[in-house]
Amino acid sequence: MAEVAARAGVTKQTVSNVVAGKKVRPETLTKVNTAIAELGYKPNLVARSLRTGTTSTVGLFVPSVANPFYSEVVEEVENVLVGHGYNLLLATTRDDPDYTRAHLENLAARSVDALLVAGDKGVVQQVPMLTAADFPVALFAWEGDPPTTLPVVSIDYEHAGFLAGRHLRELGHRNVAVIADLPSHAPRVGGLRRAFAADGLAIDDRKVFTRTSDDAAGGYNAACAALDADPDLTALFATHDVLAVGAIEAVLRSGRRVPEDVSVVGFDDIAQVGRINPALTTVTFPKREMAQQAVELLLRAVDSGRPPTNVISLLRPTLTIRDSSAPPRATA
Amino acid sequence: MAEVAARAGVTKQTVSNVVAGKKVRPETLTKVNTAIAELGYKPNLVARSLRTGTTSTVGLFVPSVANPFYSEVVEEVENVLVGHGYNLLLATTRDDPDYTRAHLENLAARSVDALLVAGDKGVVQQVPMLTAADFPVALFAWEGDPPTTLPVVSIDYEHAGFLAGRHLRELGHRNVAVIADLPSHAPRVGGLRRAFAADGLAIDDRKVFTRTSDDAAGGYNAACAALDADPDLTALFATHDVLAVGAIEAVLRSGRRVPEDVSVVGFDDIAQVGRINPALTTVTFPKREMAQQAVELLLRAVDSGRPPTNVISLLRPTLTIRDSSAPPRATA
DNA sequence: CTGAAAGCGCTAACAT
DNA sequence: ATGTTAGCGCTTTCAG
Repeated sequence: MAEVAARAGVTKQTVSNVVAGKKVRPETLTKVNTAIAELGYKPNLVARSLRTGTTSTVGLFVPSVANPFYSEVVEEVENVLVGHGYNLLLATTRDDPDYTRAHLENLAARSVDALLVAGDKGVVQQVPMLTAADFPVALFAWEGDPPTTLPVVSIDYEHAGFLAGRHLRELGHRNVAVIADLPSHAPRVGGLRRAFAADGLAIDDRKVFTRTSDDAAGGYNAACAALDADPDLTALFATHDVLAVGAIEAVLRSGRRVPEDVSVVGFDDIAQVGRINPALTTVTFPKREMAQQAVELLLRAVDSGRPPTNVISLLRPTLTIRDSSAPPRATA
Repeated sequence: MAEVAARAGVTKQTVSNVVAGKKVRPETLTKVNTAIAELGYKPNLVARSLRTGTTSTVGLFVPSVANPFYSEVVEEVENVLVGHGYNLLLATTRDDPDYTRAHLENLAARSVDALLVAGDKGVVQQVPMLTAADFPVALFAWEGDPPTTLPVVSIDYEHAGFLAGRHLRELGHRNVAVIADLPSHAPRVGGLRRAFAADGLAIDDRKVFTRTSDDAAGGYNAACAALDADPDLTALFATHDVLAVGAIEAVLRSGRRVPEDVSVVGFDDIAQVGRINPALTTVTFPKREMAQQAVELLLRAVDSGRPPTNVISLLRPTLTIRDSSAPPRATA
């Protein structure tokens, strides 16, 4: 920068003004600009960050990118960020509190301008640290009890689970099992239970199977266990679509048909799931709009220099009925 | 830091040494550490970066995170990076050269320590700039002709396409159509053609259908077009699995069975694709190992301060045969 | 509108 | 093993 200044016959300050786009006399502007071009000068953003205390970088925490639900979120967050001239620093929590803590401290020291935390897994324990952070923080797709000190953009997971349950009830199912990522997805299961309870039907704890791993294999295994435990069940609810994919496979491999013998309902409406065979009935919610909303909330706080407005923004989930759910087969 | 130094009765330098874990007399160590704890001191990484010229951050370019292939890559890259104490700055190229260029300059100015570029889409035009970068750069899953100046970790895409073609030939298919993301996936198609050409069979350009969009819907539409154009075809090759998912749907909706009437072969072996119905036959390659290799190549270069060893590392693709491919139905 | 001086928080180099 | 000095590249005062 000093070189540019010397070459253009001005001071560093004037160069800085040019780069920042401030008012500069047209003739000095061209002088400086040619000097910049000739020297191939690129401003050093690190130095600027040190001086201004801002980094134009936003951190995003997700439990995992491999789950298509979160990859869509990541994509949308990046979209919005670049639209505002920000960069994305991505960190995975893997449901591991210690790991998350380390990452969190790292980000704080690196002074991201803001932080979006998606999914409470492994992060709940670190909430005090988040509250104490000296940059805006928002919570996204937060299923547990959110802390009252931080803004949240999420859905009513209990109600979403209820929608799935009501659908199954309306179809006439009485004997269902649940494949769940517990404890994090407890609200979804709770909602399902409430729908059944409304008709005086209880879903026993023994009908709730915790997935062994958080992928389709985990769903497959849990569904096998569920079918073994009760060969007469007529529906399966998986607390997220990846598990549901495995559950469908398990049902088909057992020689049963979906949905004629067993209905399967998922949760999240991830990308490919409407195009598999059979197309999955699942709980849908506007994740991309939610991501936009959350990022913009954060960015407004950054720009204004004030803490983010402390809202709980709950978008509405809906049920997308496709081919994997139908009335139960006639029973004796 | 000055405060800590004052409180501990030492200089900033000694504090710096403590933080860096250098040799310090035990008694000063404890003095400094208590001062750090009492004041809640956190080192400012931005300042350190300005001084040292390193950021402990690696940039990753991917065409899109929504495609499960790339989300797996992102996940693995992040895994390896954190293992080495690095952060991940993620950027999406969306196949848009201008957008990519802007992002690239941004990253350069922000001085990432290294850059991994996955997929050539929209990036090829920017290769000169990559070569000129003053930090290590490596190319990943690069399908086009890679520049000779940069290290590449990839597979032989032409050979991979050949594997798919040979499989179809061995099953006895003669009349196939291709659903392709062109022009980027041309080598895969070329390999398929070579396998058929070995038996004197040509795959006409009219049998190659370019996907309208890069998701399952695009595969669905292209497969419908292919079936309309030639209702007698017995196999479909999709140049990536997401398209293949749509293609299967199209075949099934047309009233045909997979694989009895039409075989479908994909490419990438993304996560859920082995568990859908029918399980997809596809070209597999060790993406995670490749990602590890690429990142470690980069990190070695960073640590040694020398440019990365300029290798072309081509891992071996294999064919994973599942349920979506079978011999063609008997023809008259 | 432009110039001069100061300093963001840290670490490299030397001196002690 | 610790203290001293200097400076990374930029922007924010404050003068001119």
